[in-house]
Amino acid sequence: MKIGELSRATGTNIETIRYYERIGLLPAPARTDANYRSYGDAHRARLRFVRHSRELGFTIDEIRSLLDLSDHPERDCADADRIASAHLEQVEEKIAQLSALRDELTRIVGRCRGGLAGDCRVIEALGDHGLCDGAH
Amino acid sequence: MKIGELSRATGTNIETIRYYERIGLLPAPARTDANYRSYGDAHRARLRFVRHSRELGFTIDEIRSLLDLSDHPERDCADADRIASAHLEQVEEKIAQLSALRDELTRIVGRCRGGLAGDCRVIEALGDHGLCDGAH
DNA sequence: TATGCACCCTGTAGCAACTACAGGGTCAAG
DNA sequence: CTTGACCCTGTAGTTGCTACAGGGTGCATA
Repeated sequence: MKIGELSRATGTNIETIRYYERIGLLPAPARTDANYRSYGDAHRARLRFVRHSRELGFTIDEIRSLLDLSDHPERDCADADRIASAHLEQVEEKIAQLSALRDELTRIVGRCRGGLAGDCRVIEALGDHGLCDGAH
Repeated sequence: MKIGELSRATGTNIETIRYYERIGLLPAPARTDANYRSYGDAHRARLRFVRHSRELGFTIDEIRSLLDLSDHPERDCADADRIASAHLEQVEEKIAQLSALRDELTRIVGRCRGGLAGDCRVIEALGDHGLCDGAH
């Protein structure tokens, strides 16, 4: 299939597919006489793997390692588990950070009573960290 | 004060301070005879405002608008409230996304029983979106 | 007086993970 | 035979910094 079809089949931007090839995440496919890229089912599966991993927030480097494992079924899968667990931990940390942020923002937004910017509690709170509750 | 002192006083990297000046977020300060930047209290307050806003996740463009309001106390503070509320909404959305992600990752990681990569449920789950639960 | 060191300057390039052109070639339908 | 959809390469932009390279300044010490 041509790059446009692969794009539609996987919901991936064409430029992104070429980008993945350039950085070595996807293998360079065969070319037609007109120099068009020609993909097979293996390419599609690999791209789906990449996109799915990206949706789950894995970095390109993590995906490289995961793909490497996927290419070598005889290896120990502990590495995959380690990467995924570390990532899960990061996600949980990020959630905790954002939750603290949300609480702080809620507090700040709740103080606005309308009126002039000179008296605005939002502006005031942004300028003065001392008005904050949590730690950031 | 010199840039190093301002850096220490606000916990901001020196390069970041110069960067903010370059993009027009901080006004260019006076210079000493040796061409060193020379800051006053107003600069420090403004930089604290910027850093605090960044910590709360506001983008540079949002901060530009907030600073603009802060510079014009006679304006309506509804804009500030609108910016902060929109940002709060984004943060909440991001939390929801990450929570779904966390659930999915927990499910995936939980399936690993050790062994060979060829039988790894983590690798399998990454390749096959159909194994997923939520929507992403 | 020399020299070492901390500090300052400008300008440019790098990071992640794409995205968006510019400027061209290919191919099938009407 | 031309229109439009598709493809190609290569480069530059995005966000919010961070990291040099290559130089100047200012003060204390040997």
